[in-house]
Amino acid sequence: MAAKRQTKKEDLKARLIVAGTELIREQGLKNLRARDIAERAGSALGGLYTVFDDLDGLILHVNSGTLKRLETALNAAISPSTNIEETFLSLSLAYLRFALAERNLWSALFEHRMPEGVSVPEWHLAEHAFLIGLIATPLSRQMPDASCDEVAIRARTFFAAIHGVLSLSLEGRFIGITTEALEHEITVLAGILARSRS
Amino acid sequence: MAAKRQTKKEDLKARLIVAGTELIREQGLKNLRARDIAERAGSALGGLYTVFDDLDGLILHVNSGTLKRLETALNAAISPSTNIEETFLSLSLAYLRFALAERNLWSALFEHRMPEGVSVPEWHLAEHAFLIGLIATPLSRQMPDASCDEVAIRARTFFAAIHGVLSLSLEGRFIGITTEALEHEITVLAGILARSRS
DNA sequence: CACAAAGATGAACGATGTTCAATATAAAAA
DNA sequence: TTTTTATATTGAACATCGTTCATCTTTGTG
Repeated sequence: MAAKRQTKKEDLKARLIVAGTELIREQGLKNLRARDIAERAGSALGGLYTVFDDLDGLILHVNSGTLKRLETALNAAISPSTNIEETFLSLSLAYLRFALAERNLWSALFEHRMPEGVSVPEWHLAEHAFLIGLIATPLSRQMPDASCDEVAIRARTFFAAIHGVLSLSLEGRFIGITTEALEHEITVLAGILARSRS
Repeated sequence: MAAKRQTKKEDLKARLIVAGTELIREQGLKNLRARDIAERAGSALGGLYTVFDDLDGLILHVNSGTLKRLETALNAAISPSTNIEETFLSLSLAYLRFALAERNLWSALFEHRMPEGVSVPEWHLAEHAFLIGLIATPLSRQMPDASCDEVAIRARTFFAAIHGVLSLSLEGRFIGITTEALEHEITVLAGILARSRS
């Protein structure tokens, strides 16, 4: 039973991530406390630091899980053979629904900042790629003369546009609008982008 | 000389805001410390709390100043009689230049969150209105059948779209792109939005 | 069972935002 | 001017946070 220690450590890691996820979901990233996480995970305070370098490390893993669930949600929203406008609309509305349903976890994806000088690790940056891919696939049919990189950059731009609308709304800055109005604006913007010829 | 106390308090307030602005500019909102602000403003730590309720109050005033400078920069970028596409493009690029030149202060505008349950005060929400107005004016000519509210909401959507592209880039999340590519994407998106018919 | 190695623990540390009794200063009164 | 009162300024003290590490427990081995 030489693997027991390894197993226990992985159990602890999993429990810590679950606890962190629940706490962010319930109270938001800003109210996340190391002591609360440890308590909910049933470990001592120090246990957290035997698994992760610091709180940021745990938050990255929580965000990683959130991204995976977002990927599942978005993949379920599209059917491969429909046209671009339909696809953009479905993706945008699925993104809206996910953000509304998991507000705090979704916010944590973008609110979290690494400490001064430290940059987001490569493995976590790569996890965002599917978002670009989801948009790039239908978009490439609309940009037949563009290179792969150009399509990827444009896909990123389109995602950022939709994301910006959602983000600014849910942040509660500016004048708030109703969910119906937000859904309408997202629909309109998705249409504009899908029909656009740069 | 019954006004001397009032004057001194206003002096202190101004010095604190200047100190906060400089510190955010140099080190970012995340590294802002009450002790550093007080020291740079030449007051005791407690002095900060005789002027503002808490650090959030000071940050709101710093953001207020940043918004005023942004307003000046954007107003200088547009000439009233040019067409919509030209106006959107000028505004977008001026916004890009402002964000690049004042990265940390610009980030603070959107990174800052009020504590649990407290919402941004009305006077500060109202300060964002000019951004909507700047876009709504040319946009209303393109949406002749729409109500004022509808135009304002659409203006907000268009601003959010451009802002999202900038935001996602400067956050360093996703794959980073060069400043030239960013400028190009902003240009393309501004054109798409200006020519859009919903 | 005894012993070594690794893991878990939580008191302690330094840093932070905020408060408030004590002090210093300005305004008013004598 | 001198005294008295009201206000403003101060910074030590407090509560809370992330993080560390000496200590204790548990696990694996001969």
